Amino acid sequence: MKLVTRDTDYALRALCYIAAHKDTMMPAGGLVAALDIPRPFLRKILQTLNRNGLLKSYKGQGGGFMLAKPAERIFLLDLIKVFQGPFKLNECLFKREACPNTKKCVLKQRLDRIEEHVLRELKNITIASLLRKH
Amino acid sequence: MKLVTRDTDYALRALCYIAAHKDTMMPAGGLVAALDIPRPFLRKILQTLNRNGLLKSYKGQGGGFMLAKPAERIFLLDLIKVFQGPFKLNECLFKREACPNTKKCVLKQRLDRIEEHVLRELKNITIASLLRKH
DNA sequence: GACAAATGATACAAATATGGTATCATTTCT
DNA sequence: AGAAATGATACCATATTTGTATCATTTGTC
Repeated sequence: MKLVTRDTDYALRALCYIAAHKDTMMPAGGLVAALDIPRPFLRKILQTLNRNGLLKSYKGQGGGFMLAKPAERIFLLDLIKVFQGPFKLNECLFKREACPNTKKCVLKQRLDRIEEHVLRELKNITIASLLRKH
Repeated sequence: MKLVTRDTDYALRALCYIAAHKDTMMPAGGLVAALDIPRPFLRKILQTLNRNGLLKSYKGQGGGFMLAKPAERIFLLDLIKVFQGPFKLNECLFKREACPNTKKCVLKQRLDRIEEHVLRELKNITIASLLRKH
């Protein structure tokens, strides 16, 4: 029952670190050293972020990664979608046939409300907002 | 990213059905017929519910299950705890070492807030409340 | 042009969680 | 005694998560 899986978490850290070193080309090696994430796994994650338009990659010597858009416009929800699929808290109930006692409808309504709330909250979490210290 | 796994869902249905047939001894066979849940799996679930004080079981011929307490006092959150462990949306982040940029603290605060809200909502969902038709 | 340093693509693998089966023992009613 | 129920428990299949490994490609530097 994790809201955030490991790859999403790693991706989040990587993006935060890259954002904190804005204007610097960041190779995978730098992130491995700083964040202590297994290198091949991190590389795969960075490639995924690139493919999904969250990072821009530069090949060759002196290459690496930079944010593809401002840190204010990268949301935790984006990462969850990329690594964990569309956000559906109550997925398994949708697919199943109707229950006796109209349980399904009532329960679905309630879980939907919870889901909406979580989505609203997640939409407020950006890379930029995680960097602000206080 | 499921809030409710299959066994929790099955347990919920079983409890609803038993609650709807209050004062009737309900054997596993009756639930299998009514709810279309694989028998051995359901049996295991019922045993777990018994061990955790949500059902009372009666052995022998004419035996079966009945609610161990009023449907108003059985919460979805109880089932989630029994089948999915303690409710912790942001579990994986807790365990990990501090991140650079105080990311962890900020993120943890926010996920905690979301978690609290979800918990509050889940505490309002009882077996009884799912039975009410409207 | 050769070489080194970077990413791209992709296949494979280990560990864990989920969903489910199977079996035998025990209790209880008739 | 026998049938109908649950208790306990070991096992198994599948999917998901969390990685690893390998080779190809691009690009800057000497």
